[in-house]
Amino acid sequence: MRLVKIYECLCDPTRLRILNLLAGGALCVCDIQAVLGEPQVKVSKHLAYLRAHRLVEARRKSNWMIYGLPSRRPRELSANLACLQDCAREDPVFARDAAGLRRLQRNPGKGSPACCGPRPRAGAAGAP
Amino acid sequence: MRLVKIYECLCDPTRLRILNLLAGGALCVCDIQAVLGEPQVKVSKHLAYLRAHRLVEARRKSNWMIYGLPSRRPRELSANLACLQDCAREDPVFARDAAGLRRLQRNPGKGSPACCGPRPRAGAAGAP
DNA sequence: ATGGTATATACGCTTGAAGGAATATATTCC
DNA sequence: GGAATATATTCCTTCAAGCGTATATACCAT
Repeated sequence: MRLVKIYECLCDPTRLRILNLLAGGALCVCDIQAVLGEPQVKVSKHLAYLRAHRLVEARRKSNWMIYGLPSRRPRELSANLACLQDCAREDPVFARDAAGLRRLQRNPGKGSPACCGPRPRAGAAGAP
Repeated sequence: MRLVKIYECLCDPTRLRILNLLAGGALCVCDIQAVLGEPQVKVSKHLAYLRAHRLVEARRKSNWMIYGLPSRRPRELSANLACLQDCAREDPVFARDAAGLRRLQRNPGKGSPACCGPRPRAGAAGAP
């Protein structure tokens, strides 16, 4: 039952928070770490866990690792991610994370180093 | 995060199978046990777990305990149960369980004793 | 009260997950 | 090559989950 594996991935708060962040677009580890406020090893291990179970994909960008939701997802995963998104809207923790991410992306180099460079994301704001 | 508790309940195959069965209507323990083919103590403990986390409700009917999905469910639970239903359609295990339940309900008294009496369920078949 | 059926709980065991500290690897810049 | 940064991995400890055996509880029938 692949479903069980998905739920095993989802039954940890840190992993849920990570997935919630990634739903908005791929991120480097340092950004995730900065938003979550969790120690590096913890974030890294949860990312490895999610990756091993194919809930996220990773690519390297020079010195940084960029994690994102997989481009092609099996139905079960899509359904559950959508469900998570839906539920996340009501939870203050997720809302706070999303706000933290927005703040971080508006003024980079604050908590995180000037990593990930100019991100190819929607919204052309931000001085080069 | 209540969500995590829900996912913790969902990340066990036996519990998923139980929830999938209960999605079709409330059932007594012996029926669940018969369909799953799992030992009594295992079924009982998983039911207790689900009950403790409010994913199922239980009422006694003379000698039997009838378990069912809660009548009033928070949004998060509804969403996830719907998602589970959706995903379950593709999984052979769930399909086999559903078929086993139908078979059991058509000729009662086979594996299970004549428990639960005439069930007030949709479909007026069955001699009283 | 007694026995039988249905279900729950207690106990002991084993296993795996999560966390932290320390260390290793990869990449860039000099 | 060496330092610095970003990320991953290893080792260890702790804790909870899941399982089975045995036992307890609740209800019914006699």
